[in-house]
Amino acid sequence: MAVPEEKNNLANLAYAALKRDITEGAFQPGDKLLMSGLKERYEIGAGPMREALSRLMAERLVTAISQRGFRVAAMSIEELKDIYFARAQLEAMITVLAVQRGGDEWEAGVIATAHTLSRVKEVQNTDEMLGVWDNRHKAFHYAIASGCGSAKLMELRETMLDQAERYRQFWLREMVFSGEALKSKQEEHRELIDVLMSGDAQAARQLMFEHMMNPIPIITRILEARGLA
Amino acid sequence: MAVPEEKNNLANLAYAALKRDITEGAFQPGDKLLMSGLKERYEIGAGPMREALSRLMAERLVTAISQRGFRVAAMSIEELKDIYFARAQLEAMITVLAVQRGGDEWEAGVIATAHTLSRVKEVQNTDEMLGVWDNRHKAFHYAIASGCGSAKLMELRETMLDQAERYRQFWLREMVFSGEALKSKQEEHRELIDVLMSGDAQAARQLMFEHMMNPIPIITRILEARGLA
DNA sequence: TTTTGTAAAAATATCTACATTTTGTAATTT
DNA sequence: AAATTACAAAATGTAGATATTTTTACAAAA
Repeated sequence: MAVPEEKNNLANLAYAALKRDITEGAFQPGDKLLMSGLKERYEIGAGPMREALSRLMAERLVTAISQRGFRVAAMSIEELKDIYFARAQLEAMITVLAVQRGGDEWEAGVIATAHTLSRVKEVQNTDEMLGVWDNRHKAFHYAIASGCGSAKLMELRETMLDQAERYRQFWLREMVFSGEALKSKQEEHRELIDVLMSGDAQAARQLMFEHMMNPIPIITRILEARGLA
Repeated sequence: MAVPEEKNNLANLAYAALKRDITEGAFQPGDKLLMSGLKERYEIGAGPMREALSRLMAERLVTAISQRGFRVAAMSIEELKDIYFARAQLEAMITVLAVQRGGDEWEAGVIATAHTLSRVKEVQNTDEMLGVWDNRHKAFHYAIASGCGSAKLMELRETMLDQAERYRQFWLREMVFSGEALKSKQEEHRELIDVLMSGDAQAARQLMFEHMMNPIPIITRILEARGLA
């Protein structure tokens, strides 16, 4: 899923840690990322730290202005809509390919990950369950997409997933806290599987697109409540 | 088209210079990028140089193994096919959106850039003409795609363009050296415009997909001749 | 008083030079 | 030949020097 040869060197570690801190909200959108603060937080020199920031810049999670340092990339409702739309289009396109090209083992993978997802225990320790559900949900969609047979398309998909991640976090909490919303998602997933197995690529395309667009209103509401208009 | 706030600092300059050197073939695929050599070539310290390399790594033009330095990303026929396929799918998808959403000024932009492209003077100074033709060709396709109305999709498109660039260079030379191939391309472009203006999104999709896939056999032949199988 | 301008000071970003760690190579031993 | 060791080359990291931007303090003008 991720790049494999990422061994340990300070720049890589800082990259991973900062990426997590940004997507999980430890740093807020627009926050200035002071070199001095980062050095202390990640116990690292300025050189490797800059490397990490450079990579996150290429991934659009961090912005930079020359001689004026780095910031956490801003979030906005406009960007939310654009990212989700682009992602939905991409995922729908990939889904068509997967239906057309996916063989028996693809089908098996989809069914298997769907099953695993459906078996996430109903609310106990909310935060832990949230993590488990999210991982399995991602695995399910990954299994579907992987049928497209294109490593580059899978990379593009990963790119968009990364960029959506901060917005997705909001949706995720909403989802898991509301048993009803979760039930509704599960229903969507069932329908999705039916269409995928039916082999009707265009129907699958349409349904996947809608599935991916659904979270937008929910997240918009949350962002508005937080004044991130 | 590119990121605007890229002012001058050594890392940015080295990034741009190395990127150009890689896409234009001054460094060959698989070449080891020795720190000492790079420092000398770009007159820069190791720190900023690593920053540039980090960013190119995120863009897949450079690969790295921890503690063992950097290399120019390899090229292969397999990757060529994957990149061109993914690009064609993406561009076809974007074209559908552009036809559906593009307004009068989009149409005007397409017509205008097509006209400019058609007026490139027939072979004189080959190398200069090559550059002019390429720029105008890119502008033409950019004009088409821009009708999709999604900044993120345009970004993904740019990503794929960057990754295809080294392969595209081969095709470009072949194209411009052969007046016949160039004529054929011009004919394709005319057809493309007709379909775009007709508003038939699905037909446009199909034609754009084929247009984007066409170079694959040509480039494959060149790569095979160079033993990059 | 408020605004505007200016210069010094502080904070910050950026770069280089050198130190450290790791890897690659080749000679030497088993 | 295989393993080991010693040495050279290269990558990585840190600390401090340099350059740039931001803030502050203060004064002049409105």
